[in-house]
Amino acid sequence: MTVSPPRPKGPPLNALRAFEAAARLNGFSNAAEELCVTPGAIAQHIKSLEAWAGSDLFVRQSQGVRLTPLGAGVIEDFSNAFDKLGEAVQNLRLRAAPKHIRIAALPSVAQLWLSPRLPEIRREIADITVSITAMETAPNLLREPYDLSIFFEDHPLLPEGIEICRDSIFPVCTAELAKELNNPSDLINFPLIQDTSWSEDWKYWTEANYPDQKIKLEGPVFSLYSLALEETRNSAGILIGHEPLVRRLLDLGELVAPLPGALPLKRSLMARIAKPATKNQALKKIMAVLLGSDKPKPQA
Amino acid sequence: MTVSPPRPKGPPLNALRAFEAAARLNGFSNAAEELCVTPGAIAQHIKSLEAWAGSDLFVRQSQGVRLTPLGAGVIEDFSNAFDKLGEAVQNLRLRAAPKHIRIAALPSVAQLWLSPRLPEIRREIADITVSITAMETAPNLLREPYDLSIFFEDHPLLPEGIEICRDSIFPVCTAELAKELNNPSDLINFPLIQDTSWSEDWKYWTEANYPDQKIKLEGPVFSLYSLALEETRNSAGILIGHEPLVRRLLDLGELVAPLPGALPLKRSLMARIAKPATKNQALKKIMAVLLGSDKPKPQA
DNA sequence: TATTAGGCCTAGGAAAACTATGGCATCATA
DNA sequence: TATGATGCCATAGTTTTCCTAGGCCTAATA
Repeated sequence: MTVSPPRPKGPPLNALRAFEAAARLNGFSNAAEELCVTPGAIAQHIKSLEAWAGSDLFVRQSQGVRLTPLGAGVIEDFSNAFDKLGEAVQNLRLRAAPKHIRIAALPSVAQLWLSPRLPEIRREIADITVSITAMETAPNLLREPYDLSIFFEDHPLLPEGIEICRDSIFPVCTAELAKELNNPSDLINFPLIQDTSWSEDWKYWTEANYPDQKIKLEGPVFSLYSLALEETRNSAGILIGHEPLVRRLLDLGELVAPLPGALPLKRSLMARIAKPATKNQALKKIMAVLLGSDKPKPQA
Repeated sequence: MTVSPPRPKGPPLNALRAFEAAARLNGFSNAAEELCVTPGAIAQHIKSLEAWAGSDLFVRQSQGVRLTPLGAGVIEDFSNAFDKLGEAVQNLRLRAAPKHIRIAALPSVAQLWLSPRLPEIRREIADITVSITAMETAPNLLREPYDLSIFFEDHPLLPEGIEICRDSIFPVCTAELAKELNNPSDLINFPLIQDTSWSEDWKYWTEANYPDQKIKLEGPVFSLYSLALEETRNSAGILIGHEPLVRRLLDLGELVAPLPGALPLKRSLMARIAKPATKNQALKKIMAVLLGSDKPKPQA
């Protein structure tokens, strides 16, 4: 029954954002990563918010946290509110610089698929700036400042996003090596190059095409697909190639596909457009170029 | 056409809030007041946001600011987003402490109308805490941490909020002074007490009831109605009384209304409930007490 | 029994936010 | 034409907030 003089303040906005991220991503560490801070910072924000509210939002367990009923009861509102806010920010950014389009893509996609298409974009669309940011995981387009994301995505039950092209895998190497590679059993004689993030590729491909064939699934491993590709061009071995990423070198004749049997994966190169960007003229043109440019030449 | 390494960050949340407030309230100074900071702080926030976006949001004029087309184009999104966020915070606060109800009211209302009703609330509703914050202007219940606001509001075209009772004005004084006050012309012999924020009251009342009567519209002025009322009880003069605020002293017999002619104003004491609080049990009971307590004894 | 993953705490330092002050331009008033 | 009031800007200095670092704890895993 107090009659307090100063207008009481709400909680700090940053604490709310930390709470929302921690709840959505299921842990302080994940939230910390998204917000580019240390987990300790998240813990402090959330503690201050809990102090403000007067009760706990998370149950701390030895490994990970769990929302309390109170936390679970309010998180949806916060997520929606921050989505709206993120959308408003996206809208502001895009309206302020409608000729500046920001694209987020997997490093390999940025370098091997997107980069070769930039000259055409520049040619087609005058007076435009395109920024490309390479990252391992797709950004949340409701929150992060990108207009377009291009990533490989496993096929969901219900299609969403814009499919650019289906992913499929098959071995590739230089013409030089291909001469000594006449049937699958010859693979045993070469280093089999692979990418860390797609370490099952060789297994999938051999199982699908030559289930009886035993193949040593060892060889150089690269964390950057473009490095793996470069090594392959240096005849360092046979790479398990992803069609959208190797097509250009095949077309140029710098690499060949020595063995038949391309394996289509339940995964595609997908584009997603931030909602406020859907009406942007520059982006529409970019999409037209990117989608038009993709006339797959089936391999195998 | 850059390929930048670190994930670019969005703008600081506090800058967004400053922008939203400045746009909504039409000026940096007003925003500063709402956010309890100096205008300079707002100016800096907005400048940083403009720097982030790369273009101006406000046109600075010698007296006041005006939104640029860009600013005008995005402000609605921001306002909606912050409304949502405010609602989420309200919801959190209320769920965290469902037995703690916060009421905002005009100082005079808090002291003269609300305060006498608190004992009944305490009696009716066990286990509850009521905080009352007195303020001159009604809080934005979507943003500020109150569950209920009680203020005088002029009648709008379309009714909104919950009407507690109509405001009407008429002179009041002690029985002692009333003896010497038998007709309106006697008013000239007494100091006419008034409140700063309702400085037209005496004029309205005399014009409505005794248009031919000339009255000296001068006398002690108080910025707190409860002070004016206290002085009236000390027989310092005649107060132009607001029915909801003086009724109790009339009922107690400590003051009387010496002259006929209560003037109903196009204004009522109105309650407003924050949206997340509408479902709160404690608040429902409080509203029942407050509305039930008001059985006006018409004066004349 | 190590190891790891995830979170907590505290101290100290970095960054952000805010205040204070002086200045300028416009408008209304005297 | 002074004069004051309003409203914003710029800068410097201060306060507050935020963040990191590093040590500690617990439970699950190998």
